[in-house]
Amino acid sequence: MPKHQKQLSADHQALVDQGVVNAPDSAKGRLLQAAATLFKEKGYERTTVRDLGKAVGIQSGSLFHHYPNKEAILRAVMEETIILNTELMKAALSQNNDPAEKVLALIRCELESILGDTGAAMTVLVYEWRSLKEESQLEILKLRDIYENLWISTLIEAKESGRVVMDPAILRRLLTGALSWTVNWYRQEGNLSVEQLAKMALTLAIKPN
Amino acid sequence: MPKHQKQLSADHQALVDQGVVNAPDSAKGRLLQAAATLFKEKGYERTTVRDLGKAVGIQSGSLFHHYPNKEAILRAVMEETIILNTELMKAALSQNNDPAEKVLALIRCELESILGDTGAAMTVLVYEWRSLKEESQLEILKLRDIYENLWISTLIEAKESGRVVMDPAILRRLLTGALSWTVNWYRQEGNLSVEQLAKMALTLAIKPN
Amino acid sequence: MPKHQKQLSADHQALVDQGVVNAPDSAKGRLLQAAATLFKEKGYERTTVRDLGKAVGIQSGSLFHHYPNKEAILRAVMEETIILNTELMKAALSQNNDPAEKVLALIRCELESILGDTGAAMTVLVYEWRSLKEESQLEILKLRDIYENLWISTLIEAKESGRVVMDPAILRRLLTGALSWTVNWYRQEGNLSVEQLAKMALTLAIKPN
Amino acid sequence: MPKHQKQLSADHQALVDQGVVNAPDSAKGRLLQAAATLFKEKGYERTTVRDLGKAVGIQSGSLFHHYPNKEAILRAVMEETIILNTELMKAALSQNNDPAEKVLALIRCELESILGDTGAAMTVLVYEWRSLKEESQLEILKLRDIYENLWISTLIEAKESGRVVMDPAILRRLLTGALSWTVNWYRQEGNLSVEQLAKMALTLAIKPN
DNA sequence: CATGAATGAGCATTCATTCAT
DNA sequence: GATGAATGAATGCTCATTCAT
Repeated sequence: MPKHQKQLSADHQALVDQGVVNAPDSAKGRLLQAAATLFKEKGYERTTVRDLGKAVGIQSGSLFHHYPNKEAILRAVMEETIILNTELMKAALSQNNDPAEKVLALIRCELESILGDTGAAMTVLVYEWRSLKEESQLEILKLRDIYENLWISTLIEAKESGRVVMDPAILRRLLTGALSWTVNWYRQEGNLSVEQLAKMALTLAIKPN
Repeated sequence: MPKHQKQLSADHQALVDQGVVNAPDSAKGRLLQAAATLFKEKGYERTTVRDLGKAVGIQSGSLFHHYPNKEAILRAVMEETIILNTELMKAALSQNNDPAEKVLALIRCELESILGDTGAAMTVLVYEWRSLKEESQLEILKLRDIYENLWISTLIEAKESGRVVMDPAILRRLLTGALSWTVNWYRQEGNLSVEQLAKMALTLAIKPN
Repeated sequence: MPKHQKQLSADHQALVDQGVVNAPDSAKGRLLQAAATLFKEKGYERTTVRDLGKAVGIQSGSLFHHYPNKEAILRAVMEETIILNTELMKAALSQNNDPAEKVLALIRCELESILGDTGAAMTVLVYEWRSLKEESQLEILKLRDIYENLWISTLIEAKESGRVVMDPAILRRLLTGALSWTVNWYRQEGNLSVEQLAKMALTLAIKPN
Repeated sequence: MPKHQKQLSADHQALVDQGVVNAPDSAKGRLLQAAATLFKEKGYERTTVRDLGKAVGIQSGSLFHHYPNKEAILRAVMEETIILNTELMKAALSQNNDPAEKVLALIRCELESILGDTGAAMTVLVYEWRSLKEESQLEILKLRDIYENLWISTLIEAKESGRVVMDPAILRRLLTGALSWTVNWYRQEGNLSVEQLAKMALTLAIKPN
């Protein structure tokens, strides 16, 4: 049943090739994608392992050959997304030099991850945090720190260049909220492109030159 | 068992007296407060009716004398909060005339509701939306529309006065995210007051004069 | 609230006056009537004490001032009906001398009790027997024996007179079933009167002269 | 644990082979048999799913792998019985030609089903009707109509042959009551055989030749 | 690897009964 | 007598997880 599969970005494809993340069309990849979608739509607690099984065409008992328990699936959804997006952000930063351009690149990356293919997983990352057991939270927090450090160091750089006024830590937090909330209202089909939205978000943070 | 009870604001007390919302020290009021706290901390699904009963000192079966089912408790938590905060915002708007001051008043109100006593309920409103059945969602949406209209009309006024540049609808959404996200990081005990935070948030929206 | 109250038969009224059964318009009488109706319609188990209270306009807790528990209400419904119908049958027998006429009188009495005002209670007597605790069953069985003895002795008399062929005990049982089942199909409004039905039932038992 | 299993009749076995009804020694068949017995003895409402589980040696939760809810078990009990007895009646009719013999065959069939192995289920069919939700009742009524049509058409035939006097519809109803009531008094161990009882019941309906 | 029946702890909800007012 | 909030045991049902096949 060869569905039309959207082409992966070159950066994403490279990460698949290196084994950093699962290929979206592999068995595990499809499970994680389905899980992200269901967890976003119904919530982790209300999604049963039978739902998950049905979504990928196997019996619920067979899921446990791939992951030891339901929570591990949630954790894998989150891990893969952070890792993928961290790498995509690194690649984007390396292609820009101007501090304001770098901030815009990060905003664009984050919006694309929230509003694009990994959007469901990004939402799960925010909304299902409490469903992780503490041990898993700590593990994910490590990955999140790496991700956030890219942001903070970029904003510090922008502040030093005079383009940012607010305290970088607080600015990042206000931006995090503003961007992650877009999942609740932004619709791709409207007449506001992600690029336009990114530029509008940039004006929250950066003084016009 | 007379606990130390924080004094209600005059506006809040008036609403209690009018029967618009339950008194926080009434049986129903204490249940809703406990429910908001538990729903925030553990999530609606993971909070059992036994948890709720224990939190207010009654058996789980007795809860059903006050609310017909668990979902009705969630719904009441949400309804009360929106109604209360809508009224508090109305009162705050009526005390300010300058468009920028009005926007600041709304930001302050929203931050106080998110970071203060009704913070748990506000968080529940965002995070447990999916746990409401559709019928309840529609009911709450009506209340939310009234609340959001206060925001939108105030931002339109500010734009007309030249202090706001961005489209009001988009600005409101970016602000909604930025403000609601504060619950995840702002700590009262730190050295950033809510008033300071409100002013910083204002700079996202409003051009310096 | 003086509802139009159907006139009691003279025999029934006499029993009320003697205190043998509750007056149908007394507090207890109305409760038993409502209970019979609800127990018939929904079954004893599915009828809650709240249903009973609502039907007579009091709170459920107040029922327990009249009867010590729910089962006692069921038992009272049954007792009253058997006692009443036993007395009505005695009166009817005393007004007939011919053996066949006597059998017809009993059939008529039983049909009237099943299809008339006490029909709900008669149905309950059959369908809710298992809901009585054993002690109550034994008590009711005593009353039932008196009732059945009227039947058996009348049928024996009819057999001795040659009008009945079958063993009286078996005949009574077959008739019991045939008559009690009428509650499931006979409708007063149709074009078959109870009297006609009684005569048809008689032909099951009695040879034409 | 090979219990002594009564041999199925050839007709019954054929229906099992065709998949029309569950084999009495299959998992589902044993559950339905146990359910029928418990529902008859204690009533549907008073029978808990834990009772059902215990009766077939599984946990109550496991019942829900076979039937989606308790009511579906009740419904299956009823459906299987009607279907089985309809087929057995068809077979019996096809082996008799004389109208009176055909009526006797139906009476015999019905008595055997009431007093034999499916007796519990037949009782449940009568006594627990109200416990079915309306949708299920309609479904069962369709099956019941087929069953009753066999009776009515046979009685019409008998009336046309002059052996029956009463209106067939009314006669069927009186007979239904008389026969179904036998469950409350007939005991196999007594000195009245089912065949003798069937012949006595026939005399209610049919004039001696 | 996959199945699917079974587990068993846990859940929301019901309801007869009690009792302070 | 009547109220109605509270009790607490019991109920039908769910579901992640196990495991023999």
